[in-house]
Amino acid sequence: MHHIQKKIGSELNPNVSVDCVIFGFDLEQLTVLLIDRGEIPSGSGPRMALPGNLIYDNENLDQAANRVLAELTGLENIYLEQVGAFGDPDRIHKESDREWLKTIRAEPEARVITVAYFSLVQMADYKPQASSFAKNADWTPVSDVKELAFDHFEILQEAKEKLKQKIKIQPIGFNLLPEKFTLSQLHRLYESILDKPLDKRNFRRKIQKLDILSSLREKQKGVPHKPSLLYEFNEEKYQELTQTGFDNFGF
Amino acid sequence: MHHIQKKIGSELNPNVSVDCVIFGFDLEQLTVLLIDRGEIPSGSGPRMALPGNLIYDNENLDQAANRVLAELTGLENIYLEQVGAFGDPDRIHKESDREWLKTIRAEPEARVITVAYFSLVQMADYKPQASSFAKNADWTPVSDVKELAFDHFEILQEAKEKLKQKIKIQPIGFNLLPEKFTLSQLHRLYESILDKPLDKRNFRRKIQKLDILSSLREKQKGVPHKPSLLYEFNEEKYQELTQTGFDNFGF
DNA sequence: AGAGCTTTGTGTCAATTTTACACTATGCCA
DNA sequence: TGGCATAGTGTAAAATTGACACAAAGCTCT
Repeated sequence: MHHIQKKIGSELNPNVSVDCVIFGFDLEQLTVLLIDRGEIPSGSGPRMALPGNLIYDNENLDQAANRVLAELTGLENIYLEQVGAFGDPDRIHKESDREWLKTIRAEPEARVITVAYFSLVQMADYKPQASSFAKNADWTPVSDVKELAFDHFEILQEAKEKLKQKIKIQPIGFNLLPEKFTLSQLHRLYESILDKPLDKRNFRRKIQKLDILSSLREKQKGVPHKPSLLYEFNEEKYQELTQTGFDNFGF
Repeated sequence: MHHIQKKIGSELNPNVSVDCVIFGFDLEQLTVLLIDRGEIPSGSGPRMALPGNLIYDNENLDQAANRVLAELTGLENIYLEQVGAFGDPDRIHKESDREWLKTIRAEPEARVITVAYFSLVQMADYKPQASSFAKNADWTPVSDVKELAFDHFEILQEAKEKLKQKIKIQPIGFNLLPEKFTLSQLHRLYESILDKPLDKRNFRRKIQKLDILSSLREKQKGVPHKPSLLYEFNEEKYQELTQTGFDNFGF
């Protein structure tokens, strides 16, 4: 797999962690990468959690988030954005969470504040597998998530909200799609992020008017219906667009 | 003045602080409350900084921000919103900042991450005066700020950006104005936050169509020109508006 | 080979919103 | 009373939005 650089001469900061909300899109709905902490010894509690870890004293927050992301998925240079800091003193009120921390932290009782990030990845780039800090990791449809460890459910809600706001302003959704995609896939992506239906013709009209897509002379293959044309996101045209003071997609 | 409750049995967390970007509006332009750290002994460096302090282990981040705000201004129940977490390991690279920390912190060399908040206050509610952690505090026009201690200038920029985004979506600007205000004042407020001119007639039409202002049967007094009608923000009507799924002011 | 299934892809019209723009009214002041 | 400064007001053209339905393409099954 990948080689994660050991931080030489650096110490874990017992008071600050980062947690990553890693979004994917399975061409049907928005998904999130959760780790399974395995059987909780005493009593019950959510098994699933967001990937996260303490930061090192010599890395900045963005670096820490990238590191956690890379440690879990092996992916680098991924779209990452800060959601915010979370840190109720009673964050760790579930007995199951306390138990778990004892198994992975040197100072399990420390007051920790966590800085949450959300990232957008192309699901095809990462097939979940067990890793150092998860018995298992899996893509779960966001709408199926009902509870998570610590305050991770709240973090997920805020990350969704931030993504919603952001996608209205910048075309970051392309980070969730494969290089080549169809307008219908883009359409479903926007619907699942904004959590509301969008008229097909109006959506296509609007997205095409932006003129940030390159139409490829290529069609879908092997689908049991009329094949769709494939498109690519055109970074250069998007840059031109933003240079002219554009800041709103208006969905 | 005001009585700040002592946190009994709580400890300062040497690794986490909050900093507050306290915005005001002098009816001309957006201002920010900065503290003057006084003469820097060795060498030169920015004297001004955002108010902030370490958090206590038994308070959450919002509480810490409210506390810092109250300690500085005596104001409570103020509009506060998190900007995000900042924490480069080399945040404290200026010699002047290092010197200053030695005078106020038990562990001046600790790696600190700070959680930034912005708040909106009515300038009339607070007349700056010296306080425990500032030789002096003063309202400064935001556009005049050129440098600040630590990474505070960067924090200010992000706070401005966040305010800009937020005011497009929610009518939080009223927090910066006195109870009774004129449409021209509101107009100038929006212009100074969005940092661009807005057509007077179009602005008035749009804001009035929202129907969240109550016109008072009262005029400005003592102005050397045609006096303006005064208005109040109407909280109830705004609540009705948001209930109907409204989420965009479209400026 | 043909019928049926599934999804793609397309245009128009009405309603609404946005933009650009200039003059009169009111009250203070000298 | 004249001058100054800001308040307050309407309209027309252009752009955008929202609602809406049907033919085309390729696959599958028989």
